[in-house]
Amino acid sequence: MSHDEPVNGVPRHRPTMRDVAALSGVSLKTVSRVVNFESGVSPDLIARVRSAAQILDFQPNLTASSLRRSDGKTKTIGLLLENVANPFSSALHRAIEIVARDRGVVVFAGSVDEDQTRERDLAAAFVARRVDGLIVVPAGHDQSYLATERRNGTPMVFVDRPPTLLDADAVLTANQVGSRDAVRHLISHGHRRIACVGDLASISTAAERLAGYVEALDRADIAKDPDLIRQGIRSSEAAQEAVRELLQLPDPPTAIFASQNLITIGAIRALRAASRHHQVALVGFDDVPLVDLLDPGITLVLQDVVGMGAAAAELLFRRLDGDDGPTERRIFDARLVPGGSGEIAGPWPTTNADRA
Amino acid sequence: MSHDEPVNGVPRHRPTMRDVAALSGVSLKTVSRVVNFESGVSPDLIARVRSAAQILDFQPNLTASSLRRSDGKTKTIGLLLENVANPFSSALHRAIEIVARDRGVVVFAGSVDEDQTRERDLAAAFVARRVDGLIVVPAGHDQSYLATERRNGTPMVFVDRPPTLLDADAVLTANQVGSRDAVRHLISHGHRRIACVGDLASISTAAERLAGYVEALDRADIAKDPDLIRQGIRSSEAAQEAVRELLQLPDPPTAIFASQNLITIGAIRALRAASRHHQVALVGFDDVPLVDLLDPGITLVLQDVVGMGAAAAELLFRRLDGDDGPTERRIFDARLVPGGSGEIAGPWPTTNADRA
DNA sequence: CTGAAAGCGCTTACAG
DNA sequence: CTGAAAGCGCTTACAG
Repeated sequence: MSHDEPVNGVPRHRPTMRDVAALSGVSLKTVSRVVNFESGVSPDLIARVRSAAQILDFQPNLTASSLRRSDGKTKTIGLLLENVANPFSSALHRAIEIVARDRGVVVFAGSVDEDQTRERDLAAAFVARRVDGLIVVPAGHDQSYLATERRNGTPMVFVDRPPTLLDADAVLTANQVGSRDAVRHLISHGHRRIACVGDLASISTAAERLAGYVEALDRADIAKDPDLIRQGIRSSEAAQEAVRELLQLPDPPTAIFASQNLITIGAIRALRAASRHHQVALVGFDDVPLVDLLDPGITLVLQDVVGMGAAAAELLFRRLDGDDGPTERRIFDARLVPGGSGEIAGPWPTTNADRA
Repeated sequence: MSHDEPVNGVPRHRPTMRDVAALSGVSLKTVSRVVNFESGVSPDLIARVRSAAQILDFQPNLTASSLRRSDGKTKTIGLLLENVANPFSSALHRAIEIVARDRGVVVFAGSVDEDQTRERDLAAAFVARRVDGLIVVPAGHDQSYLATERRNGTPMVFVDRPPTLLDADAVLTANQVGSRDAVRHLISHGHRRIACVGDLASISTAAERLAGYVEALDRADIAKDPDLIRQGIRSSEAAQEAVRELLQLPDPPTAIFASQNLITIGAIRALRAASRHHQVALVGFDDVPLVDLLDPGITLVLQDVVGMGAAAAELLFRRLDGDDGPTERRIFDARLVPGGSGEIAGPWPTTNADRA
């Protein structure tokens, strides 16, 4: 008796529709009808098939069915994040999952780690498994490698950063406006020597936030001091060191704009180490957990991460439902939330409104 | 001319091996050999096939190949987390991803949200897509629904909480020992009225941590006061309220053991609201971000989340590689990291060592 | 209402 | 070294 020979009608491998058909004495097609809730099967046969399926604990093979099915859908999407473990990425993941779950769609997630090779490899791995769509926080500056896939009809939505050399939907934050508001807030509290500490200028969000900083200074007729602009900061440790150096300048800044959450954390540590956290103002872009428990609380510019994730998923599913209108770009506002650190007064005159 | 008719040899649908074969003038089987780097194909044919594949931008369909392939592997695993957005879950996800990536395996991740129906549904969704293995942080108290799948040969590893009514590998934290050490630490600093604030007793980790609290009190001959034991706390808000109430007792606790990170956060807020954060000692189980920036810093019992994730993934892949030894249970120590809040002295005599 | 045949995109098991 | 036939587990397109 071979390994696959049935024992008491129970096969010795994972049961298939063939096994259910054999046990219930109907054709394969009838089993398929019952499993897929197609109408027009007699109650008697439905009962026999269900009973056999239960006895065998039959679980339909979705990958086989989507291979043959005319729509070809796998009920699977792929999510390329910066790093699944960082709070921005995981909040995005969560928001997308909730929308996907309602549609019976399951999510592949992976980290790109700001590495364009990983981005390509991960996208290829998802495509090889025939995901129905992709949601991408891109790392590289060339998404043309996705052009064929897009022509093949796979919808894709970019989040946080727009695609480059590829026409596709995107859900973004108004980084420049948010940053301009943050710096204007500092100016209105009497600051003119304001430092800007940011990530690599090659990352579009970092570039836009720097532009917002510059715009606010320009509007207030404040000269830009290159000593106060520190870019290319890649970790909270690097940010801590950068702020330490800033504080030791002959004419140090009275306020700091930290253009990303890891940088904000480094800035907080540096200010505390120098015991300047009650003297030097700080506004950070992006959320940082538990800052309301710090003294002073930290003033932050918050992105609507959950809204962006939900919007990206809804846009993706709209495309999957057949919407082939022109490429969309949804921009979400970032909102300044005073916490204490951004309201520390500077040595220059303060203004009533943030509209300095 | 039909939609699928080739135009200049380029098909108007996603290219398949058939298309590559037609364009390069070889058989389907030869294309398969080249794509899979099988040996024994003449250099001439390899070149022709590669060239055709590139012209068409051919991307092999991994789901089709795994359907036919004798090992049936999809190079995909499923990860059931409590909530992809919480730091414990996402750190676990990250550690698992790193191991999986080295093996060309891609990860489905989903949130179970402490809901056993979601747990079953999500596991079924992964199984329907024929994942090679499952890593599960279970919510429910009956994993027998996975028994057939396990008999079908799908390896599965449980993390943080052991499986119930199912024999399977597990990677766990020594919750009781870690909690006992935490409470002993408080006792050694002069505390005897120590509150324990914890999650639902039905969650195994919460039950073990309560047991550790009880064990430490028993060993020190301290009577257990039911007023000081608050279980079933499900959010940081509930924890804040519970601690607020504890502080208003006629004979309030001088120290608090918070058995989970959300609870620790609630406890911090309640102590600050009552201005008792420099008087009442606090030790929390699980990591809480940025607590080193608080005043006082918070003493925590830390789990080795990254180690646990890596161990779970490695165990899973070992099983996938054919290891069918007996079920394993790996226990990771939790380690107490003093931060300040746990070293606030209580009114009773202090002891030299934690070995009170 | 039911089922036999063909085929989704690939690999297996052979034959030459 | 190369390829024609069969089949993975399903659905499609028919026929009865």
